[in-house]
Amino acid sequence: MQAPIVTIRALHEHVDQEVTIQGWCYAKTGKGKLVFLQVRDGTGVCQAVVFRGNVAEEDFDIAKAVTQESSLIVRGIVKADPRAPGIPGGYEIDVRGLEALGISDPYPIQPKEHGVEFLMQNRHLWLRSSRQWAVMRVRATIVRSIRDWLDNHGFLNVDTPIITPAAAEGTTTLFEIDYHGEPAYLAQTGQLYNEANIFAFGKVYCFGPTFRAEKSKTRRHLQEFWMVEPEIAFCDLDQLMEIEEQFVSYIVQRCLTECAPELKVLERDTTALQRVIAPFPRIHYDDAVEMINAAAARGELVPGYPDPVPAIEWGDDFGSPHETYIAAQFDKPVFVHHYPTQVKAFYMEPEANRPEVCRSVDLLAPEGYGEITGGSERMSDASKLLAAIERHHLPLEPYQWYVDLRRYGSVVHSGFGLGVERTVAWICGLDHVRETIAFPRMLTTMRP
RNA sequence: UCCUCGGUAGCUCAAUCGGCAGAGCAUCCGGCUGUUAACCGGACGGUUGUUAGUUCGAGUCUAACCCGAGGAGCCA
Repeated sequence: MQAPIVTIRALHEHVDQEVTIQGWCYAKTGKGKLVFLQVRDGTGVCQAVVFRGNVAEEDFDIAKAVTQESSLIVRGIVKADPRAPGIPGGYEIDVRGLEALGISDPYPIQPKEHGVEFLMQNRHLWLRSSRQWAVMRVRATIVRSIRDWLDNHGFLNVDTPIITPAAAEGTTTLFEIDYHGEPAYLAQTGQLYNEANIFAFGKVYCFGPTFRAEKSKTRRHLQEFWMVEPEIAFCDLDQLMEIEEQFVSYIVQRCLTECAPELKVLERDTTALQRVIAPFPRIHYDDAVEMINAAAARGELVPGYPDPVPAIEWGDDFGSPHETYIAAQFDKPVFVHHYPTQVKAFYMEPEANRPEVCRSVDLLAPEGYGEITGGSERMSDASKLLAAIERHHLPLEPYQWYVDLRRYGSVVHSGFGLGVERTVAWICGLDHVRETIAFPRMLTTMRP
């Protein structure tokens, strides 16, 4: 085995050269003196053709003995052939030598349909399948794009604590832990700490896992998920929306250019993604309510569901059917801004001449993927913030430091959070977030 | 927490009115020089989620429970 070791992703650079591939047998089929091995190496999948006349007799015996998922070292000549299957495909290996490192036991996951329960129980093996491989590579690209855009636009990465002493937003259920005898909670947001950090660094972001012990069992929820939360000093609601649309457009466009083979494996309709370019449409909550109620009056169905759009009363938060309906009226992500103050968190800035709505904004992804960002202009006046804390019946002591931020050079500031898993599901065109993270933590399942 | 649906071979599924537990794939053996989830022949493979009940007889009917899926609420 002297030929240079190359990756399957780079095979096109080695046509007619002898190379070595290190990987695993993804699938096998044979026809007498021919054995076709689908070999995957983490960067892609290519076909290796073993012809009895081209290899030593013992190597041909190895090819016949190889089982699905056996680990292999394959040496051979790269051939360009447009019919060759694989990822990205188009090239195959005319094998000259073959070594099997570990013959796999019978492999439970076959290249065919399987049930969700079985696949989730075998998540540690399912990750090897091409669709899961593609999703995880797109996820990594999204994460890289997030960091690159923020790092290149003056944001400083300042991560926030995961162990926290109290709820940031009273409503959501938290995971409680024992902090040396004192109750503590796993963070569901880093936002309040972000607000401290902007006064030191101007523009910051935190990026890490967050935890929600909600009894939610839907295709959009995980108990542990990743969120990036940028926070910006001297930034109002309009400026926030401009940042969000630039940020999200960049992420989507970069996936299109860097993950073409992966999106092809996923059979994603990329024309829908190509339209995701700033600016995004913006609608006021008032107008969204009118759109929803007009649709409800017509008896219009929620796209993708057999049920009609339910009517909504001004002042109520949107349910999933409302979000899905609004998002479906646009072919780009759409901002819905100025939600009622009463349904949003205490720290959001009320509109100056209309305090029943606040300077908040959610970004709804098209194609039924729902809310992918939520953000707002934060309350910047100390006395107004104290009143809001009181109105929400929150204890003052844990928030004293948060109020302090408004006492020492307060500025208009805004921020948002973007859920990584929902973004991955949207860009990959998946129908469930459980496939967007290697080992999802769900309401009733945390193994493996 | 609530509503709906489901659980049969390693996997995907079938089994008529309550009447002998079946097929394809995987695995193993044999055959084939272009397969794309190959094909052909053979072999192996079962406490029908659990417990109790009805019945001459239960995969099938009843009850409770367990597990899974989808949805609602809540949320990113």
